[in-house]
Amino acid sequence: MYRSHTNGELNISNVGQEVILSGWVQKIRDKGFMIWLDLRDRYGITQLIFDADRTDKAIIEQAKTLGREFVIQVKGSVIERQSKNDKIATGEIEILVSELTILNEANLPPFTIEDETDGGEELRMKYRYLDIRRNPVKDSLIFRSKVTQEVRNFLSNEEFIEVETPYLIKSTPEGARDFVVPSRMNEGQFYALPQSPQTFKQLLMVGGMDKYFQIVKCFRDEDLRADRQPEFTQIDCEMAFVEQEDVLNIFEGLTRHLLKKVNNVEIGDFPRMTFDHAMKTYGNDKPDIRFGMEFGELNEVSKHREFKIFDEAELVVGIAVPGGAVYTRKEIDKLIKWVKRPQVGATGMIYAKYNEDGSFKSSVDKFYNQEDLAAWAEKTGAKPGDLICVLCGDTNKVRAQLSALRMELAERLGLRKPEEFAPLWVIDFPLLELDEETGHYHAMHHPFTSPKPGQLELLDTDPGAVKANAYDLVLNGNEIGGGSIRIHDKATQAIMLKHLGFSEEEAAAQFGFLMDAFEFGAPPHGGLAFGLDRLVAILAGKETIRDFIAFPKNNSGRDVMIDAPSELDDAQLTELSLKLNILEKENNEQA
RNA sequence: GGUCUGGUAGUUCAGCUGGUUAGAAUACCUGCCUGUCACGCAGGGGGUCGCGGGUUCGAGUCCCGUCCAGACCGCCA
Repeated sequence: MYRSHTNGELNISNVGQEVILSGWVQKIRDKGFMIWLDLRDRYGITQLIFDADRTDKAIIEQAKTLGREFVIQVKGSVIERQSKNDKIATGEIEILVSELTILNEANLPPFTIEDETDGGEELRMKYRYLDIRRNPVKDSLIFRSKVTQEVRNFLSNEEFIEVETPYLIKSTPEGARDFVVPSRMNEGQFYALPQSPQTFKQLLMVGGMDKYFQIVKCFRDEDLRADRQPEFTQIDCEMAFVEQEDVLNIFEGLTRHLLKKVNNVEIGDFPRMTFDHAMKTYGNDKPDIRFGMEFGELNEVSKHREFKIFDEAELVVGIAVPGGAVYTRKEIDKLIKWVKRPQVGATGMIYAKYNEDGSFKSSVDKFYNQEDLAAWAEKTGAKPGDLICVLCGDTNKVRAQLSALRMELAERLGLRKPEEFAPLWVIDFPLLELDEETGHYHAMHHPFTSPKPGQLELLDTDPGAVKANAYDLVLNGNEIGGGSIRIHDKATQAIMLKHLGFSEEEAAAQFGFLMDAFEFGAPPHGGLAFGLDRLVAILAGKETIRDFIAFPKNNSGRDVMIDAPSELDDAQLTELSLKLNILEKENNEQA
């Protein structure tokens, strides 16, 4: 037997008991006359004591050879401490050691295994197994486990069936880049790893599964971010015989269940906001509504005052920064510099201070009198003491820019409180999105999303105006889930694919299996998928998802611990009928 | 593909306008310490300043290139 108890459970009531404990050496405090040793495992820390008066001399000598992160087993008796520690659960007792076994020695760890580690990101990833011993990472993984447990509880209770779908599937040209896997048995052919189980879950609906879910890995070969990994986990769901309203209700219920069970937060009905309203009011399709600072469009009250920049702009729009009237010239200049960074891309920023005494002072006083500026305040909801920041330009661009400014200012003002939760549904997304580079429309959600009833005809005349039965669940400014009511008849699917630029042959080759299935009695269906990694991080009040993934990839998509990806040897390549042409590619680029 | 920031002791970092032998904290090692728990005290070891080139009497410091890491933009149906 390696242990009779864990290192987190013994307390004053166990005094007098003989126990066996195992764990890692966290810290040794050698006081000469006495040695204390913190023994750690997943459950906590228990203090061991080696005392010159009470402990065998040989065991003390043995204890002096121990180092950090050695794995040891001890036998001893639980005694009450003379000086207690109220910071830990086991702080009233300690173990007087009578037997010590070194189960495994350990090299000195390259960073400290403590809550506040001295290790940098790269080092922690290289020795991720040591990083996982630290409370913040360990607790994050436990937290994630609790969330998935509650997801299964809720969905099972709603009679969803968990079905696994394949990872080796077919590459499709739409959407994100696929990760591909060469097939040895089918020379020259490749599988793709799924970007999502989308078509399979629809086929499960045709198969009559009625309510399906899966906690499933998805893969996208795109550049990473702090909140984006090439392999990530979705809670993927689909239901048959449902309308949008049914889907929203079920998954609003799931989200509410998680907030209750995991965060002990009760949330009422989630607000619903159309895509158009979100863009107009927040410049963004995933608004953070924990705070106000809503957009005020100023075209009506800013044009035709001889101020050329505004007159020429498609949209003039501003926000009120609470308490911003006291900003110094220097601080405002810094803000202007911030919006002019290439990542934001504004050409400049106009501002107006709404002073406590009710007067206005703006950077464009030459063109706008106090009355004009009062109208700005009215449109942006500014109160005395606020600063009105105004951007102008092309509607889509300026909305994105002001949205970035709004989020940045809210962050600085501490308005994005991690312990507050403000979920909402964004609905009525456009079906298609114009790709400005190619001039072609592509599916905003995916090609299987159904247009709103009666809008199919609009596809020919004004494709950008067609709205979809598509919805996103947004939490604290993050898209945590998205879905749609799907197309379930072949004719509509064919029209969709045609408008996305597929020829009939291409459509048949890529999605023939799905359209065939639609001809064998496909029920109306729809669903949604949550991004689990991000959801878990947000519920835990954190920004970065990496701590909630046991073995994440770095910025360049590498696993620095196992050193992947890596090259294949020639034998493997030959077996796969592959030949690398990296050199040719380099030469082509030079030419 | 692009923008920005960084790379100096095991680790986290400082090192100014170029100028003696590159520092601090922490970790580590040795000794001391009769209740520690961020223990304390004394001492000690520890460096290819990412790599390559250039400027200079002299480069951690300036310039060019390159690699690596991080954040963001593009991208992510």
